[in-house]
Amino acid sequence: MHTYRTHTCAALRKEDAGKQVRLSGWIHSKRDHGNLLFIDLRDHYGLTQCVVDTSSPCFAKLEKIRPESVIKVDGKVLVREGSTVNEKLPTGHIEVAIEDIELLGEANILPMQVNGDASDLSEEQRLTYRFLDLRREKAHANIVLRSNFIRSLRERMWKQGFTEYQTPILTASSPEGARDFLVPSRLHPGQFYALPQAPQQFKQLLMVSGFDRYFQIAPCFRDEDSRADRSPGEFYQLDIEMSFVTQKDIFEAVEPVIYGAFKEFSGSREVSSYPFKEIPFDEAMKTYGTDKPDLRNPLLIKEVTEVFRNSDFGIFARMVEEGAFIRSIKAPGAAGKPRSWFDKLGNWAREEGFGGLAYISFTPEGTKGPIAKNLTSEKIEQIKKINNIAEGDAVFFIAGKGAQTTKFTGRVRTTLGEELGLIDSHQFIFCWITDFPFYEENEETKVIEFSHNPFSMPQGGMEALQNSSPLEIKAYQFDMVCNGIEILSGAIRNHREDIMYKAFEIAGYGKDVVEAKFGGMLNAFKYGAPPHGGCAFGIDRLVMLLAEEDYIREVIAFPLTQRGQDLLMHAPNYATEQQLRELHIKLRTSEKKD
RNA sequence: GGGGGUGUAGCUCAGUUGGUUAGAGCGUCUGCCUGUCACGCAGAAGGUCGAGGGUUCGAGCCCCUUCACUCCCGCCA
Repeated sequence: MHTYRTHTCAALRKEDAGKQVRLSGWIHSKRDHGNLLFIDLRDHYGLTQCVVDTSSPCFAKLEKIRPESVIKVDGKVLVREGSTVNEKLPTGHIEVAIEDIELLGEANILPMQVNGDASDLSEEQRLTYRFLDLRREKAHANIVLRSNFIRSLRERMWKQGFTEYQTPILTASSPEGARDFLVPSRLHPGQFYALPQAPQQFKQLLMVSGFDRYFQIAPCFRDEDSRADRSPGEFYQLDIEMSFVTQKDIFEAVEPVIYGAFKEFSGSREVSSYPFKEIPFDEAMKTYGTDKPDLRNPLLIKEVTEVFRNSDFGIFARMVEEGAFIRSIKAPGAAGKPRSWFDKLGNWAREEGFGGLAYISFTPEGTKGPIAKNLTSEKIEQIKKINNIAEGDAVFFIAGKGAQTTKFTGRVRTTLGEELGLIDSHQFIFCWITDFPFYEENEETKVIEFSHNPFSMPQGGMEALQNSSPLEIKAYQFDMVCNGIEILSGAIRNHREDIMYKAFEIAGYGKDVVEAKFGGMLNAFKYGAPPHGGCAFGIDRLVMLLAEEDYIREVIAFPLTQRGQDLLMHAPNYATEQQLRELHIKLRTSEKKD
């Protein structure tokens, strides 16, 4: 009977002592004592120490086999005694005495080390030899986590009554806003498919087709530049759509899924329970200075514009007269920080293009800081009260106008939270951001544009579009945020043809444009479309959060480089003359290879 | 499209003000070693300093061009 193994490399325990076993795996490490040779044999599941000495003919054979070669080992399980036990390994109480070995796959001299300290390998090296990189414990564990996490999401979606459907990969360009990947058509010269940026229109069409509670682990393609948390080209979404739902119904369907899945894989870390806090967009911008607030950070931004109006602190008083706002952030316990700490923060603010950071320290000797002496004690009391300040605290001020200042205030909040060690890395805190504005004004051109996607239903429907100022209209559009990272985006869709035309009209588009862009879906809306809505989680980012990785490549088995190349498979690559001919593509001579 | 960082041995890096023969750790190879578990000890091999050009008596180091990887802005839910 031929078999490669009786046990995996993580299976054997003390109770197996005396058994005749067969293991197969990679030689993780070799420790050659001259007349005694240990190897750690590794497979997907773990490590087992195997041992052989010069009394066996296997000794000489094994001595010649390089690390990371694949071998099959026959032997007997021995119990390790005393100091020979390795408590670090689950199999550390036994070892396998080698009686026979077979070389199954020889390894050349390695271009990169798999065992030992391999944490400082370059990206290029790791991606060129990704198959070696993925043998390393952390990389391997991340991919397994990803798989298990997706399984958990699927099971929880089924439990919530959802059904998984597939939608096309070869499709038409959709109006998501990103650049499409195009695939040339052989049968239709000059025409192209587009890879889906998201299954957006298809999932809405499924709802119009009478299905309900759709989900899909969906690949999405966007030809945009990458970031540390945004992979180039492709990524995966947990894509969801439901009929006859309100925004609240979607929240209630999705919260148990994400909470449960995080709870399952978060280990000792805490997960905030649902219902998650709902924060309207406007409030998020004021209180956190961002629409992606990290709620682990306890600091809150407080409006103090009125305190500085007509105050003796001339710079701020004048700015307020000119329409600026002043916002403050408490820095708990920061009064004891040295002057250099405050200077460092001030320099950072100046580097970022802001005038600096005004502050007041509340020390036992009284209030200190550049602006304290310019404020009456009455004003200082107001600031203390607004920010709930005690002795030993400090408070920072940010003054200015517009969205840029608001966003910078958010960054000051984050920086202070980090500087003061207020962010508990052992927590996952979720929240919803709701009521996004439907339109926004382009800062340069002053033109009214959709602020998110045009599929959303405006709050108030047709009536709001007809009677409200566009910039005041909110959308049934929402995000979910965890620890300062946007992990979901969703909306109640606009399923009414007439409201769609009106919404586009306000953004300056005629009927012809709407029909050209998504006539297919709009046509379907003419024959009985249910009210519907949905959302999509970014799966890669969720796994990043759980794996505590800063780079999205760490949770993708075969990621592209920052410039969108696959170093292993050499993609993209030149096509042959014949391929191009079949696709009716002519390259100029200068663009041909060679 | 723009800005920053990096590029030196197979890998990860050091290399002072421009000055003789460019170093270390790991890996590889050789020898020794029967209880290691990142085994240990001794020795050896291994370099177009990313590429091209320039300045200089002399360039890993300074200047220009270019390439690759990476981070950020733009872009992108």
